[in-house]
Amino acid sequence: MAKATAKRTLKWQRDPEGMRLRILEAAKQEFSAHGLAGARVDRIAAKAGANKRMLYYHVGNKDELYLAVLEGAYDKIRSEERGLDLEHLDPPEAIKRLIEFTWGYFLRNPEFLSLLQTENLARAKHLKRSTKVKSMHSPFVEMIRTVVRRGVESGDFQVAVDPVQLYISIAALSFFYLSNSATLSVIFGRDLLDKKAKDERLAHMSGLVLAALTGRSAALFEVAKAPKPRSAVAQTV
Amino acid sequence: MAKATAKRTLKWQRDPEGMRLRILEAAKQEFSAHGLAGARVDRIAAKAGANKRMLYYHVGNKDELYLAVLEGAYDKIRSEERGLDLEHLDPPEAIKRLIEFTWGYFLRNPEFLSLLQTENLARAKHLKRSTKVKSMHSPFVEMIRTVVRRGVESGDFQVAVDPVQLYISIAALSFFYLSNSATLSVIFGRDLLDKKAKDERLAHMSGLVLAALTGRSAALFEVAKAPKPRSAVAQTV
DNA sequence: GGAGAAATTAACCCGTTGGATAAATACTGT
DNA sequence: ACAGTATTTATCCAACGGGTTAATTTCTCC
Repeated sequence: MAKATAKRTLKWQRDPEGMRLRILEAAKQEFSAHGLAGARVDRIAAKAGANKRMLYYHVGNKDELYLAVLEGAYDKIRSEERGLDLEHLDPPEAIKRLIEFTWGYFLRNPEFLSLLQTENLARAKHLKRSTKVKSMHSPFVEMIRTVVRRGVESGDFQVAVDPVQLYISIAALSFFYLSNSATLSVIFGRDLLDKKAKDERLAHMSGLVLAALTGRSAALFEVAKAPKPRSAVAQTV
Repeated sequence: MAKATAKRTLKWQRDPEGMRLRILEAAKQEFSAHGLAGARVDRIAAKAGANKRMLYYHVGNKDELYLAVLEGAYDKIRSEERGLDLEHLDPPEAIKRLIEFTWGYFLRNPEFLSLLQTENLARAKHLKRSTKVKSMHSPFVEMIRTVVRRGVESGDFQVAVDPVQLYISIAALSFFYLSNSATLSVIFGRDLLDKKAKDERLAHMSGLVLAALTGRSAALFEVAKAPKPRSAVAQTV
């Protein structure tokens, strides 16, 4: 807007910050869609509406670009995690909310799953070199530790589980279902991503974890409690 | 051994079946170590002790090779699965055995995890084209269905869960832990693959699933049952 | 209003890689 | 023993892909 006088149509405009963002966004899509080796630098440039040289100018070579994307992805989820305050909720409710958040986040950010898969296939080679990520400890572990302690003290939970194990299990139930939905859908011959299937999955996961913690499946599942419960509800859970 | 008379040292011998096996084994290693795009046809040939031309002669191009490896991997696990007979065990024992088998199989066959990850990153593009795999429906689902039904009828299980959900959850708990151990180890700053960690993980998984099904955490966990259980055992589970 | 720095474009370089072609060697049946 | 086929080796190549070099254009500050 500086020289408002229609001097002449510019061939291009400067926008370093915007360019960097577009590059990182394009790279995120490309890396998550094709993995590290499968990603094409030229496609990233094209998707970012830029010249290939810009990647190297603003970020660095392919590997640095990839690491930047990965760090950005971790940064994003960590920041959303901080927004959750499980402290106020009563323990079972807190765990339920945590499960729902995890599930929802993975659903809303499929690239995050792909990036993690890619990085794990590389045995975390890049992540190990990252100083940033190591300093972004998940606040969840401590959050969960307190929730579990409170739950045990209040009698809601029957068992004091290791918060790291619980965190991993909660992530696992959502992560695997979604990241492997493609092959699983083929194997089972049913679409695991349609609305109904997703609802059932969430119910199943909450039920499973909370039943284990509270020992009261009844609260959350359709239960079959009668001594000889011939007609157990065979749904969901 | 045919012409035993030391006629002359041969430059090479024919061995089509052996060659094919060596190629597939080498390809399995290469694809699981580097993914589809990252795999190098020349390395596969070298690892198989063969000429690159052999791959195309015996199997086909890179994609066909990859699919052959993938089908082989599924074939292997399915065949081991058939060996498990959960029918005879009482329901909780059967589930426990299933969890241990899954965990053990993934531990013994890390390439299987990598191949699945790779294929899922490709959104099962290749698997969908495979006629073989689709016909290998996992017998597990039916197995599990019966186990669950028996468990509900005997009163061991409080809830009749969907066998597909249960199967996926059991796989998820092991799969995610192992396939993502690299990044998780970095994040949590502890080695998830050392002996102790693995033992704890298995105990946690069995405990979680069985507690949810039976509603009796007591049977499997170190439990905190007292009304105000201040000193809950904080281990494992 | 123009000089110098910052940002962007355009063109090229060169090792790699999947795949193909052609020639050589080992078998098999007759 | 030898003709014909199956299997394996030895080269080659065109396209691709990451990265670089050099020239162009825009912006900023004095």
